[in-house]
Parts: sequence; C-alpha cells; structure tokens
Amino acid sequence: MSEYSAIKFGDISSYMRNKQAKLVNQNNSSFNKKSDLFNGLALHINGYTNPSFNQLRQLIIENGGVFLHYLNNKSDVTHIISNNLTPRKVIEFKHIKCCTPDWLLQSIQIGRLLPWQNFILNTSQTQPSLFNYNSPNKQAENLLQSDQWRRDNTAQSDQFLDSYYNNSRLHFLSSTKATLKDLVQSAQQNVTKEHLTDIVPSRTYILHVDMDSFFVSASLSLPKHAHLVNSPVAISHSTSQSSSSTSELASVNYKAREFGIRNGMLKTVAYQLCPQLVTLPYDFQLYNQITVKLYEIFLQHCDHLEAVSVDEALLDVSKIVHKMGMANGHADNAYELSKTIRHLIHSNTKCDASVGIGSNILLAKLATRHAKPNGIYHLHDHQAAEFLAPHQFDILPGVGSETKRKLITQLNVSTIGELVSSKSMKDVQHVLGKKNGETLWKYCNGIDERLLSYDKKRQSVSAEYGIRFENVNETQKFFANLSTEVSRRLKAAKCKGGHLTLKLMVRRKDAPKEAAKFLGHGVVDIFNKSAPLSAIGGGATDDDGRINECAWRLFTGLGKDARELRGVGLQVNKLDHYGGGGGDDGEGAPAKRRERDTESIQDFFKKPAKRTKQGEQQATSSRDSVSGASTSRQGVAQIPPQAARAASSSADVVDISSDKSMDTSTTNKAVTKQPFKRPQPQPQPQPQPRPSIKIDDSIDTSVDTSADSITSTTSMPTQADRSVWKAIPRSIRREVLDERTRVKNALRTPFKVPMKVDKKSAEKKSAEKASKEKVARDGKQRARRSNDAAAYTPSHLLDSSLEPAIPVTITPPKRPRLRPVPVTPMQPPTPMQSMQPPLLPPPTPSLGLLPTQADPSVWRALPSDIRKEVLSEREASKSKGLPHQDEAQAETEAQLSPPLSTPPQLNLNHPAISAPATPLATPSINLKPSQADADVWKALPSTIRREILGERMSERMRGGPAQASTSAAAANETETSNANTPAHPAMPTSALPSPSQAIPNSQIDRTVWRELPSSVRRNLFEEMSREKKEREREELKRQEVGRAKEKEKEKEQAQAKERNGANAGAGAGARTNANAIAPRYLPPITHKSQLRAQRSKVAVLMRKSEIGDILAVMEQWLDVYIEHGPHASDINRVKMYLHKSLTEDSEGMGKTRTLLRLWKRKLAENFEDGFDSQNSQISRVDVAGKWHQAFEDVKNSVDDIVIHRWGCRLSLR
DNA sequence: ATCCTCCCCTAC
DNA sequence: TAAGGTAGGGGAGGAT
Ligand SMILES: Nc1ccn([C@H]2C[C@H](O)[C@@H](COP(=O)(O)OP(=O)(O)OP(=O)(O)O)O2)c(=O)n1
Ligand SMILES: [Mg+2]
Ligand SMILES: [Mg+2]
Repeated sequence: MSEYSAIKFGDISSYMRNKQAKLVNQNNSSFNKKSDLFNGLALHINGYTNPSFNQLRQLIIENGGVFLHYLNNKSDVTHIISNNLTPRKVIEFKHIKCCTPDWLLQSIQIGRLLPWQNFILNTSQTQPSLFNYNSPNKQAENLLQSDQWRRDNTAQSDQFLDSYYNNSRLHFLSSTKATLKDLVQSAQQNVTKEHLTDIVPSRTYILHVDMDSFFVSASLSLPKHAHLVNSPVAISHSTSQSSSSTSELASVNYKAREFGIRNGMLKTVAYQLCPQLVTLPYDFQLYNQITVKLYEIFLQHCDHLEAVSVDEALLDVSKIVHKMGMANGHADNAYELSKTIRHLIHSNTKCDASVGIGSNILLAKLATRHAKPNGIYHLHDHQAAEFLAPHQFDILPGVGSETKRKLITQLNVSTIGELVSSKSMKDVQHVLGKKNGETLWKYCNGIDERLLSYDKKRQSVSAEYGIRFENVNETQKFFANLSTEVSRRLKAAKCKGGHLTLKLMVRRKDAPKEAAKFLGHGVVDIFNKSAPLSAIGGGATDDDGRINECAWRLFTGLGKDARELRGVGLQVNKLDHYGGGGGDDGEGAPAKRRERDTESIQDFFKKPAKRTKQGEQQATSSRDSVSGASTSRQGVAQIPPQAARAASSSADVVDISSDKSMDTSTTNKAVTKQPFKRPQPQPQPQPQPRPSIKIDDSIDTSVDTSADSITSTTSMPTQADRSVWKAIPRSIRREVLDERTRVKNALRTPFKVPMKVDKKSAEKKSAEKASKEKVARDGKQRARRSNDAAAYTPSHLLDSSLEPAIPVTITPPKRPRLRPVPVTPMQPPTPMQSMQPPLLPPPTPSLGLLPTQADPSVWRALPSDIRKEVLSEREASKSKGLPHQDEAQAETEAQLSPPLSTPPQLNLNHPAISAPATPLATPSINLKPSQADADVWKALPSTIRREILGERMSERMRGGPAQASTSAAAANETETSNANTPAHPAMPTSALPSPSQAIPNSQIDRTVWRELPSSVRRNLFEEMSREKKEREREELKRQEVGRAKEKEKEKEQAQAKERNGANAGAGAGARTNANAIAPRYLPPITHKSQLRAQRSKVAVLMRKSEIGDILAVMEQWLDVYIEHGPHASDINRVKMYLHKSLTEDSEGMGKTRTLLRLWKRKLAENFEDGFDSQNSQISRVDVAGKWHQAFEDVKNSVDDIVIHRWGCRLSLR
C-alpha cells in the first residue's frame, strides 16, 4: 500500500529539489533575496498559518528556500509548514516533517536556521480545537447538584463498582486478557501435539492475527446490523445521536477511519469529522463469544500461542509451516496457513481478521498493520529495512509519544531510516537507557529477540476506579468495596499478596472542579503510597479486611481531601501463588489445574527449578500480579473449560492428568529465535541457533536427569542457581536470607527443604517482555494519561486539609474481633467533618491458626498448600503444643493497644492544638523501637510512628520477633545506630546517608536522624532523594530547554500559564510522585518542569502533606529548638509554608490557624509560665524573646495575606 | 553485581 | 449522560 511505500530523502530528491527550486524561484523572482538561511529546504504550506500563506511564501523565498505550491511528489518536500492540519492531512503527511511557521520566523529573527525538531507541529493539536478539555462539563455539573442523582450514579452505592466494571471496555479488555492467558497456558500444557514433536523447523514463522475493528466487526456480523456494513460505524456507550457526547469510541470501522476517526476518540470529536457516523452500543458477550472461537482456531494452528488481546494473538507456526513445507516445498506456506486461519475465522465469526507474517514478533506485527484491513502480509526479512525506513518511531511496539519525542529531539532524527543510517546503538541507549536503547535500535533494524510469552505468573492484582468520586465519607465505604474487589481478584487468581499500593488521583489545582469529559477524572495529580500487607498472623494475605485496613491507613497517610479525589486504585503485589503454579483468574475460569493440597515441598521447588531450564528468568515468576478479576462482570460468559479442551481436540493427545500436566508444564516460552539474516548496517549479534525444543515431557525428563538434588537450608542464595532462587516465592526467599544472616533456627521446623536445583545456569538475557502492538495507530489521538505533573503542580504539600485524614475510632468492648471499630465522629457534620474518614474494617477470621512450632515468619512464608499439609499433619499427631500464642490473649492485647489501622487521633476540632501529642504519645507498652528515646519517638512524623506501631503490634501478636524485613531491620538498626550515636549532634557518623546528602537544607536534626530506625531512615531518605532527583531533573530540563529551545520554551510557558493560572510560580512542596494526568487528546505536555516554581525549602518533613505530620514537624522543631531559639532560615520556611498554604490550599486557613495555635501554645507552655527556671535564666529570656519575635513575625506576614484576602486578621482563638 | 522501590510508559 | 482499567518492562538510584 502506498502508505508504506518508502519515501526517501536521498540524493535524487535533493537533485530534484534543486532543480525545482530554480523553477519556482524563477517564478517568484520578484522577491529580493535576503539570505541563504533556508537553502536546501523545500517547503510546502498547508492549512491555516499565522503569518499568512503569502507572507510565509515570501519569507521562504527571500531566505533561499524553495517554496512548493503543490505537493505532487511528497519526496520533493523537506518540510510542511502549518499551524493546524486537518485529520486527513495529518494522515497524509504522517511521514513528512511538519513544523510550525515559528520555525521560520525565529530562524530569521536569530539569523540562523534553528533545529526544526524544536518546532514540530503537534498534530494532536487538531483535537483541542474540536474539544475543549478545559471547560467543565455542564451536564455533569447540573446533575451533580441532585443528591438523588449522585446517590444513584456515583461511588456511593454498593452496586457502583459492579456496574462500573460492567460497562468498562477497558476493564473488559484487561480481565479477558487475563483469562485468555490462563486458557492458553492450560491448553498448551494439557496438549501434546504429537504430530509436531519431532519437527525441527529450520526457520521461525510468527503469525500475528488481529481482528479488523473488532468491536464494530462483531456488531456488524449480526444480521440486524448488516445494512451498516458500508457506513462509518463506531462503538460507544452513548447511543443518542447527540453530537456533544463525551463518550469514547472503543472501535471504529475502516469506513469511519477515512474521516480521520480513530479508536479512543471522543464521540463529539468524531461527529465533527463525520456527522453521518453511526454509533452502536457495546456487546461484550458477543465479543467474548467471538474471542472464544478465535482462540480455538488459534490453538489448533500453532506450535505456541501468546494471547495478546481479545482480538489478537501471536502464533508461532514454525513447525506447522515446516511440516507443510515437507509436502509442498515451494509455496509460502506461512501465507497459506494464514489464509486458512483467516478463512476459518471468517466462517466461524463472520468477522474479518488480518494476518501479519514475519520471522519475529516485530515483523509480524508490522506486517499486520500493512495487511489491514482484511488481508495478509508477509514481511520478509530482506524487506524489513526498506519497510521500516520511512516510518516514524511510534510504529514500533512499545514506542509511544514520549519515546518518540525523546528520539526526535535528542537524536535529531525523525524516521527510522534516519536513525539506522546515522546513529549507533550507543547513541540510542544514551537517550532511552541501556535496555530500551538496545531494543529500540534493534527494532529499527528489524531485529526482535523476544520470544512468545505464555507462561508468566502475574505479579500484581489491582482494581482501579478512575473517574470520580467520593464526595464525603462515602469514601470509606468505597474503600471497603474496593478492598473486597481486590480480595476477590486475589482469590480468583489464587494468590495472596504482601504489599499494597494505594493510588489516588486528585484533581489538579488548576483543573476545573468538574472535568470536561462527563464524570471523567479530568486533569489530576497521582499520589502513590505503599506499605507491607500482611495477614493477622503475618504473611501474605488476600483478606479484604486486612487490605481495607492497610488501604485506609495509606489513605489517611496521604491526607487528601476526599472531595478532590478523582480516582482510587489498590494494587497488591509481592504475590505468593498457591494455585498450583499458574494464576487462574476469573471466577468462572476453568479449574485447569487442580490445586494439590498434598503437593510436596520437593514438587513445590522442583517446578520453578525446572522452569528455569529454559533459561528464562521470566519463567520463574510467571505473572506477578492478579488483576481485574477477570470477573467478567459484563455478564459475559466465561471462557468455558471446553474451550481449552475443544481447542486441543485437534491435537493428537490430550493429557488430562493434572498431576502430569503440572509436572510437565515447564516451557515458558517457545524458543523462537529469529534469525534476521539480511545484511545489517551495524554488527549484530549472531542469531542463536534455534534450540530444538521438545515440549512437555521431554523437558521434564531432561531436567530431572540433569538436575542436582541439593538439600539446602542455609546456602541457597549463593550456591543455588540464581534463577532457582528467583523462582522461590519471595517471602520464602526472605526467610532463607534471614536464616543465613541471623542464623536463626527458623527452618529447623517441620519443613526441611530439599531442593532440586538445576545447576545449569539460567542465561538471563532475552527475557524482554516489551509491550505489544500499535503505538502509532491510535497514538496521536490517545492522550498521555500520565505525565510529569509536578511541573504544573505547585503545592501538593498543601493539598491536604487538616481534617480529612484523621479518623476516629473506638474499640467497642463487645467486639470479639481484633479490629477496632471505627466510628464516624458524632459531631454535627460540618462539611469538613463529613470528610472525616471513619474506619470500618470488615470482620476477620480469628487467628490462632498458626501452627505454633514454626517460626511465624517461616510459617507465613509458606505457600498455603504446604501450610495446609502441615496443619493436617499437626492435627493428626496432635502433639506438642509449643509455646503458642493464645488467641484470646492476642485479642486482648490488640484491644488495649492503639488500633492498627487507624491512628488514634484526636478530637477533630483540631485537637492537635489542645492535645497534639496525646494520641501518639510514647506508647506505654513496649511497642516503640526500644532503643529510641521518647523524644525521638515524639519527633517522628505520625505516619511513621503509626507504621512502627503497626509493625510492633503485629509482631507482638505473632508472639515473635519482627519478621517483616522492614521491622526486623528497624530493630537491628536502631540498636546499631544507637550504639554509635556520638554525643555530638552534628557529627555525621551514620552509615546511612544523612538527609543532608539528599537535601542540603534538611531540617532534620542529625541526632534525630540517627535515632531513626533504618527502615524509617530509608523511607525518609527515599522521599528526600526523590525530591532531590526531581529538582535536578527540572534543572536539567531547564538547561536543556535553554540551550535548544528558545521558542518552544516560551510557547510552553504560555501554555502552562494558561493551564496553571494563578498557580504558576508557586510550587512549594509538591510531592514528587505526583503526576498530572493530561486529558486525552491534548498534545503531550513537554518541558513542564520549567514552569514549576522552585520548590520551597520547607523542611523535608513538611512535605508530608498530612496535617498530623506537619504538626509533628512543627512540634519537633519547637521541641528541638526551644532551648536554642529558632533559626532565621527555619522561620522563613515556616513563613513560606504558611504563605503557600494560604494562597494555594483551600484549607490553608485552617491549617495555618492550627499551626499557629500549636506554636503559640508551645511558647506559652515553655515561657509564659515564667522563665523562672533555675540557672540559665538570662539566656532563656533571650531565647523566649527570639521565639516570640519569630512568632509575631510569622503571624504578621500571615495577617498581611489574610487581611489582603479576607479583610481581617486571622484569629487564633 | 544484583536487588528493591518508586515511578514512567505502553498496550489493548 | 459515562463507565479514562490494568499488567508489565524498565530506568534511576539507593541498599545490600
Ligand atoms: N483505545 C481503544 C483501543 C481498542 N479498544 C478495544 C476495541 C477494539 O475493537 C479492540 C481491539 O483493539 P485493536 O487495537 O485491535 O483495534 P480494532 O480491532 O478496533 O481495529 P484494528 O485492529 O483493525 O486496527 O479493543 C478500545 O476499547 N479502546
Ligand atoms: Mg483489531
Ligand atoms: Mg487488537
């Protein structure tokens, strides 16, 4: 297709250009030549331009350029000049460099030709003109007024999550994919394709099969829609023909694409491009049916299969093609096979598929694009270079707008061909990093060493709910629901997790309250916070109550105003799989693998060890996470177990024995090295000889015979094969390590672990996973969903309100459960108070289940099946009750202690003022790090205190030493550092980095720093480093920009100013991990950082956005310096902090008041009661004066603002 | 050297 | 009315 025909900028075209230049310039000889600035350029002007067409033309010619009136031959033009291109032109010019007129104007102004790369026309800029993302959605604004409507349509109802996921196409895609992976995995494990086992193919053939505009094709396959086949059709939620709908189009047929409409576009935009567009509703069930048929076909026609998506898969057909070749030597048998597959698909589904064929995944995928719609294309190795050369980088898989931009701006190349001819792999690595650089460079050269992947275990499970909105303390209920959801997904996937990450999307300060897209999340900052997650007895968990507690703790820790939330996500990782080796998503997902309670430990370790046979590290960690419940709430029938069976029915042998299948399931990837033989411009790695693999049993055997059996409990990490090590569940790894270092007797439990270790070292490379497919196609329209928000977000520190994060909990005596019962504050619900998140953790199973002989850490590290085994064993022998913890006792303790999940705090009228430290006062029991003294304890931010409390608590409950690596480390470190603590505070002795290394102006006192447990130090340090890093990054960008982009800078600043409004320039305390999510369809935001005002130097800890933390810092400051008097710089920081608070934070007044009251009270306590004290009276008076002066100073500056804004002074009463 | 954590980015 | 979910590769940089 012409789209792919090479466009060369070689010698011939320059010749032509020059020739034409003469002609053109002759025709325009009326212009006076002024410079040779544009010599060698052949420019075409299209669409609207700001200096008019004629003005530009004159400038071009006057400065030595060639003006091309018509675009007869695209290869004649070097650049197109435009301010705005129609979507059609965007497509037409997609292989031509398009710049804005500013390029020319500025070059003329400066007198030299500026790099065109700095003036690339952002073709997505055509979108905002069709949809304004900055204006709030009026419809939503109105509807949200109604309480009833909100009750029915926001996160308040239990149904909400269900119905949300029920209608979410993206959730459908994600969950179905998870299911498909399982399907494929089990199908391939249970099938022995005997007719293929002996075949050793000489070449690799990968087919990439992808349905054409899948959702639309599916719908149009129904008789009732047959009449639409030649119309432009799209799938979207909104069925009304209202052209103002902000619904997204999931899929768009090829007719509609002629109008420039793309998958993912907003309906309102699409209508502007094509008013006749017909939109049809989703039919998830139908898609699922088709998918099942599709995969049945796939499974019947491949050696190996990688599920890519609902409508798409990668098939390794090397053996099949080889076999075909034995009968029919000459034909392109891959092509023939593709025809068969396409035919089968069409006859079974009435939908069209396209097939791309290549010797590796990359080429196959590229071929598919070319094949579409409804075709086949075999991209041969020798054609690859030519095929690739004219394309932009984003046709490559894994390359999106960011990567593309980096390449263009930093390497000064705009096409793959240019890169290949002028850049080395090192050049690319310099821009993209080591691995990505190598990958990208190889892709550009047609090389792709990825193997099909089909046996990875998931690594995380998450449920995210974008879109608003938690208006009040329904937030809490929503958290419970989301926790339950995640818990369900974990169980469905047969895993438990050890770590939880909370992700919050918070409306960016400058974004409209109501997003432009109906109920969309709008432009947001993203905040992540994570913490270890554990069962009551320790160890990984899937319990919704535990998840909820943890999530809620994290939420309060982030201290975000619930009203500003636009999305919440919970992700669980550090998964331990107990389901027998493969994740198994989906409630209804077939039980392909029987869980074997009796599975021996040998087996348990043998499996992963065997997996490493292939030398793929990926093998050992199949799937790290579980996601999306594959719950198919769309009412879609789960992919039935028969599918797998049916699919395999064509295979010669179906192996039904689960046991066997488990033991024989070893290969994770088909080994399909792709020799890419054509001569390469750069030396490239020799294609590895294609190992002759045998599937299934053969591998099993070979492993068994080659493996050494090592019984080892203590020398694992060093002696055993690395990959084996990796294959062990991480919690166990941790234990083994602990074992080694602490020489604990932990493993001397009932479990002795004989390990089968494959001595053969796993070669580590090649495991690139890389993401799949089409970046480019939807890419222009697809917005960047995340980008460096920090740039525009001045002060996240100030985001928090005083109020929201502080839950009130009580522990009712009645409750037999461990968990404290949170109760919503009884105060009249002022708006603020209504934001108080109460805590409502669901009931938990009682504990006391622990087989008590085992070291708890070991116990919880064990996979469930082993635990079960042990339990039953124990029950049988019913013997020795080792000192084990009594359940009742544990409960008692728990009830007496501060609740785990919610920091006890305060009375919400800003209790912090009247009794700031009370709730978190030094714990009476020995919960705090024993070595740290009370002052240090008090000095810690409340979150950290809470964390430590939590750790200690669970530790106590477990009746053992701290097991979590963090708490263990904390305990150890505390001792160590304590011992080392020199008398002099200023002496840097800690082995750990001092905060000043990251943040020179850190306010953390060194002594305090040293007192911190190492885990805490680590956390703080991490945070500080992040800040530092970001500051540096900004600085760097600023320089980069300054160097190269005189113009773009201004442009972006202007843009950002628009966006940022009043906030630009006031960037104190932004959290580093905050990311703005740009609206879709907005051009990628670049160089955001320059706009960002210098980060304030407010003390590191002040960056904690939670008010409790801020108060803690304040208190710390006061406590530490009360004797010495305040430093001017610190006073200044406080001043700045309050200033920003007041000007940027809606809750700033309250915060300021709280802080000042705390301060005032402290001064009163320390000084007013008479600086009578004993000896140092004079200096004390002096110090008191300084403190009071400082206070007045700050108060006055606060009042300046307050008076200015509200006309009166801030009352501290 | 390799791990771990917190991101960013990408894909459908 | 819309339903912008979710898993995974990899980089940066500190910890081990
Ligand atoms: N932004 C997107 C992209 C895709 N999809 C859904 C609808 C698509 O039909 C399906 C498959 O995605 P493809 O990328 O394969 O796109 P299509 O199949 O629609 O078109 P084609 O493959 O012909 O380009 O995924 C979606 O909901 N939103
Ligand atoms: Mg498709
Ligand atoms: Mg697809």
